Amino acid sequence: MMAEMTPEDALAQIKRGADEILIENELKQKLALGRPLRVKAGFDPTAPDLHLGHTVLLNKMRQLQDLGHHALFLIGDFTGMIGDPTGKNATRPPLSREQVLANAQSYRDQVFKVLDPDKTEIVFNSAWMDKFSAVDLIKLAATHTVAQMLERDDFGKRYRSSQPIAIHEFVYPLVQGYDSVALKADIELGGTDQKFNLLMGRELQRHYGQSAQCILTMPLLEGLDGVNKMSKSLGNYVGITDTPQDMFGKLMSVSDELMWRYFELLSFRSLAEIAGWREEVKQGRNPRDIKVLLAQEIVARFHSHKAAVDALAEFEARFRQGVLPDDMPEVNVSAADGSIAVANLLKQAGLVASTSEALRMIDQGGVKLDGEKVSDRALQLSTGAVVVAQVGKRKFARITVQ
RNA sequence: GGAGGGGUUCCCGAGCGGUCAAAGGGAUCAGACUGUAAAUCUGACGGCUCUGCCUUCGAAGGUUCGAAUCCUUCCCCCUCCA
Repeated sequence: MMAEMTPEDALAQIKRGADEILIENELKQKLALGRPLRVKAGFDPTAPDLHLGHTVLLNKMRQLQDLGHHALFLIGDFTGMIGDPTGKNATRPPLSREQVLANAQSYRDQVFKVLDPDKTEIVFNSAWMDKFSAVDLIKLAATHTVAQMLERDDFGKRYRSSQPIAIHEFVYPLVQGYDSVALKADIELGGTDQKFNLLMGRELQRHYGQSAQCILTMPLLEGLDGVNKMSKSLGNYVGITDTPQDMFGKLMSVSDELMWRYFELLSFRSLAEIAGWREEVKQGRNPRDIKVLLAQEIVARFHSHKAAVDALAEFEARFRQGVLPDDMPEVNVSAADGSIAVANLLKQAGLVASTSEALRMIDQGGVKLDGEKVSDRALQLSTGAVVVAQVGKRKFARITVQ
């Protein structure tokens, strides 16, 4: 489909969102070769639970596929045994063969929401590393010096501040680099934090008589807070398996400023189109309307077009008109002797974490029963009552008192 | 192996015998407003049978009318020297 595209045009597209391309001229030459380039990206063998941050890289891979190139999705099952030193905590229990395969399947399920399965080859670095002999490994290690390793920021810092660096940690970048040799990669993608390892691939390829891969680093996506990197542990993420409603809502909660960043890195819309909206907003158009487009695009990608339409409709009904959601959890709550206090009701229904919290919410005017704001902390409900309870704007339940 | 510093509520971080459920900031949540679960402002932010009671300041003991604050032992982390 992109057959007519010149290397210059392709390069321009590839540059979108990229943090750095090394070396641009070399990449242009490779693009001019007229054959599908081998695009490598490495992933942990641990159980994947992907969020939008991970998809930034996958999007770039997809884009390269659309430009006619071949994706090598490398699962680092051998390197996984070493433990990625980037994460500081060196030791990690080795995964069993079955686990690795199960995780690989899970990757497939998630990753093909973005990547084109027909142009993706999933490879494991154990395929060649298991055959590596001690001699091979020492030869590989001999290609670099300790001083060169210490150039890596992370190692350098630890060395200077007298933090431990286990010797095997030096092996990690070497093996990752060697993977590029084994795969004859033309391009390797990675996060900006991977630059050193990516460069290692270039050097090793040259060492082994291959032409050096180009490297393309993608920025780490900011999380919903707009400050920290998107990560599961910080809770500022949008998981690609989140429900359409959640996904939509979370994206709508992104600040107007951050929205543009998300457009650049997550949307497949053209830069020109996005720039146009930016201009419109500057002219006074409501940024909310543009944010909706982003949220819908993402929901449609990971769920369906219909889910995206529904999510918007529900969002508007709920937050603009205050309509109750269609599907809310049905909960039964048991009253000890004929009646139960609201606070306990809400706690049992799981709408609040504690009765103290429930009472606080009541004091703050955040609790409604059947649409009526509750102001009496001591309110009792008797057995048989059925109420729709709401705490804040987002928590609902239809509760039956038994 | 030796010397020193430290572990506080979700996180960071004050407090160093009573007025401490513990300053301040962040995160979070609620309310107002709105254009949205943006921004801004206000408030809340251990638990409970809630004008009171109970449990928390690495763990266990002890001193005291009273301890996060003092003592003892233990566990863990860090820095410097070797």
